[in-house]
Amino acid sequence: MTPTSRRLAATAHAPLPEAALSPARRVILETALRLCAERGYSGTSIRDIATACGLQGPTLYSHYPSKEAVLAELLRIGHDEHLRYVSAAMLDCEPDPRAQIRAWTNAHVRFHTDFPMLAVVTNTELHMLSAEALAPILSVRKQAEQILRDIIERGRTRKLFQVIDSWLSAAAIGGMGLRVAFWFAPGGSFTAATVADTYAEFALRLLGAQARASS
Amino acid sequence: MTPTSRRLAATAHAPLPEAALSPARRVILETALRLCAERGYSGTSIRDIATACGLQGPTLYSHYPSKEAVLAELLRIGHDEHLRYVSAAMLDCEPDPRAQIRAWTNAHVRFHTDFPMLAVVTNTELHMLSAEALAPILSVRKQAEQILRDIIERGRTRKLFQVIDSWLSAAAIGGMGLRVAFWFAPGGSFTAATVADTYAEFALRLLGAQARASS
DNA sequence: AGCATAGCCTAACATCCGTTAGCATGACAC
DNA sequence: GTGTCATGCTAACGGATGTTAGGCTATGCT
Repeated sequence: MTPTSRRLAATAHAPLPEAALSPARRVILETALRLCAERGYSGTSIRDIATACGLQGPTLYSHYPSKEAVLAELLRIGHDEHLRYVSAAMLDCEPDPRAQIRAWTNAHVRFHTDFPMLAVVTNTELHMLSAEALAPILSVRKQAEQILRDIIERGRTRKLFQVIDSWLSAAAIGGMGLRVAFWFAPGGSFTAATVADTYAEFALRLLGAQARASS
Repeated sequence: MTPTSRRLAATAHAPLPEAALSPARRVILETALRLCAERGYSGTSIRDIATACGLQGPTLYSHYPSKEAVLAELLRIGHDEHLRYVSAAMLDCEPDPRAQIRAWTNAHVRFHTDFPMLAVVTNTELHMLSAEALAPILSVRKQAEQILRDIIERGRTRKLFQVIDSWLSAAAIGGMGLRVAFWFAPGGSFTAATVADTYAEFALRLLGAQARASS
């Protein structure tokens, strides 16, 4: 009855990015993240999370008002960090759309290799949130997507890319990066840098980039 | 508390492929599929499935021995159908690796557009199965992956592709197709054929295919 | 007519769920 | 020393969970 297989290859390593969190909340979030990544949100009970923290079940309610609030904060941190990765990559990048595609994809993939658990939960349990909790998170998600689409459009109008379809290209680049979180494990066959660089090259090829931008 | 958003864009349309199933089992499986696609396996109870079929909860046990057995049959059908799509595409395809990549990717994507619910559940709830139920399903999954990797290797050795990395290429092609099931909806901006053909072209570009195979 | 069988039902079990209420403890400010 | 507050605890609530047991009814074969 208990699932015996794991949903991710990665084990716990820096499961959460640095964020302004009380120590107690950080422990709770990291524990909830680990359990939800393995069993899913519905399959993880408040008592599971608490006892894995060395607490009694109801004690968790002195830190979070509800189970949903725990998930909401996890997903918020995940999306914020993803947007931070992507935005930071844009900031120290030449204005060449080819370099920007490389930077965006590299940051996107690096987020999924650096925080595989967070990425898996973020993309698997989003629909468990109520509409009010979901809205601000979806807005963050759309910002990161919009950056990618803007780059593609700039590259297309400058005839640097031979784009088949902007929307489908963005979906494909995003989707292939997303999946990395499920199989990547540090210490495995590939380093995070290798995966990120390779996927960045995939993205350029997929867009029909004419020549390599500065490596 | 109840999730308000949907995990897929698609609504029910031919949720299950034709398979040798008693009518009662078919109704149960299709209902379970629809509910699990929206709420997840853990979030769907045996009584939810039964009452949505017009039955009482325990009645379902005269058709399936356990809740896990329902999920296991769904995932088996999903993986079988995916492999059937891919295998059939290989059969009426020229031996040119470029045409084969096109055919494989087209079939892969078409599976995800034709059965989005099945694809989502298949890829989201796999880890809920016990090891015994999981093993035969994983073996089917690996067969489809192996076909893709074999094509890539053949194209590489014949210098038709400029492959950066075989394994990562296969992971990227598979991953971008996987994600289609989450956003595709019939009647939306794209037809299934357009998405499948575009992704097939993406796959060829990603592999560095030298020239277009027969379209 | 008699009987098997398939399909459905209700009742019930033990356990788990998210959550609330109310109390104990220990650190720290005045 | 006394009050305050954060942080933990146990007990308990109403309801949902997967599953089992046992019985009813209608169809169809002999």
